[in-house]
Amino acid sequence: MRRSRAFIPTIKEAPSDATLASHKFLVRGGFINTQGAGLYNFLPLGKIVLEKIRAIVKEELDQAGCLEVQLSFVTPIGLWERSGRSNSMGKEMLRIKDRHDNEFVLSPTNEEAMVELVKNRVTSYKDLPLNLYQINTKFRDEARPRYGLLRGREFLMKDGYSFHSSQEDMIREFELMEATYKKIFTRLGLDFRVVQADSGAIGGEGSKEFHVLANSGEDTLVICEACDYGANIETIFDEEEVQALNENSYEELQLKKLDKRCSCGGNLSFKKGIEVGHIFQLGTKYSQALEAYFNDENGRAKPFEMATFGIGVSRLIAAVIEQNHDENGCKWTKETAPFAVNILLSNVKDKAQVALGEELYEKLKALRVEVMLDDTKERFGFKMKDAELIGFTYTVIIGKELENGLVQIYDRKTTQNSSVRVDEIYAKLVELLKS
RNA sequence: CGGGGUGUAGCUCAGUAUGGUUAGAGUACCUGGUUUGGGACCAGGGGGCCGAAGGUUCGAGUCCUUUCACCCCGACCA
Repeated sequence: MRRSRAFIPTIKEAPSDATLASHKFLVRGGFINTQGAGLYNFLPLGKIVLEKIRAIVKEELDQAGCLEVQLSFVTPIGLWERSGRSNSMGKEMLRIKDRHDNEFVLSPTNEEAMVELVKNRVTSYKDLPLNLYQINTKFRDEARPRYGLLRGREFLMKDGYSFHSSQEDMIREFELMEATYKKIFTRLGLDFRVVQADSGAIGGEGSKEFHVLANSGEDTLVICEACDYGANIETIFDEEEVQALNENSYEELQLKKLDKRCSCGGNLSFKKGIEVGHIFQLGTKYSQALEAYFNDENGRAKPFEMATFGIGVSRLIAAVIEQNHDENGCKWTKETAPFAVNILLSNVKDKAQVALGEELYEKLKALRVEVMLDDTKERFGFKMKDAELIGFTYTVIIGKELENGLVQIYDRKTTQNSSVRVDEIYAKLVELLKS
């Protein structure tokens, strides 16, 4: 893509309400813009990143045998009345009426719809297990949306639901999904932890959350420094203690912390996390409530054993930035960067610079490398600041050193410049992109 | 949902206390020129129903009423 033809409205000043790095840089970098409270538009750059994350999620789930579907976003109120959630979810569900005065809900989640879909279509144990998922818009009318993409009202979420003939098989799938989620977050380049979460009536290890470790996270976790044990503090401490921890007044809880040394003997410590995934053993809660049965080997009707799996796709965009940025802007991870290479022409009036830039641009495009050619008339400093803000993995600087047969590669992660001879730049880039 | 606050140019904000020429600055944008390795400089220019509706007044960005939107703290958040 040529920068001169792109729609990337970067701005120097952050919106006044943005407190988090991800919110500031995503708006300043022209990835998203605010449409209303908790509502965001995705501009070309934001859309590219969103689709990259979506693709990775889909690829890994499909590898694990999950099947993608897409349920309607607008759902009749009756669906929610049958499960009782029309009342229990209250104002979080946005209700609308059509021209006939019939009431509808913008889906905040899809357990009911998914059970209805499977009910009476899957009727035999022979057709189980089944794991269906979708990556679709959700709407939750939060009392107080904030933190940019981290807590919006409309957001993109992957929600999956599995159906089984036995609890053992459901637990097998649950473990498979835990492993799959780890693959997904690892591919995205995130530093994350799997922690035990509050599992309510189900008990045991029926609920696990995936948290990206970042100081701006809304949840507090206890994690072991030696093994991979971790838990949301909601599962360990009572309400008052959770409150104290969330207010960062850790001191008086240090004693308790020592008492609760990890079973492996390692030290436990507190960390902040952003919840980006949640897997949950549902059992027969929804299948029973919605009378969704299958016939077992003996021809007896039994409710499906179910589990549910969620990933906050649009929230992940913000999580990547919360964990990977500096004072100048975004540092996308390898798999999330909207463009791998940015070719910066220091002075577009210099014909030699333009010629080399164009040549390199065409060669990289031929290799299907995601490459941006900054062919705008701006000055060097302006273009560098823009490149850092947007967060291209590598920026090739074609400038005054060209006279000496040199160009520079700026590595966004390390912020280091290194000189490369012009006749070696292409090979060098190919090598960098491979690793 | 409780408490507090803000709506004026694309963005960040003055101006409102005490009503009074043609509503301002910075930045962004357009034109011309200079400049070209870290968000340049000079000159000129376009852009506002001062959130909306009603009211008081000779006169309202400023006062009154209503309303909408947005933000902050808290509660809530499978």
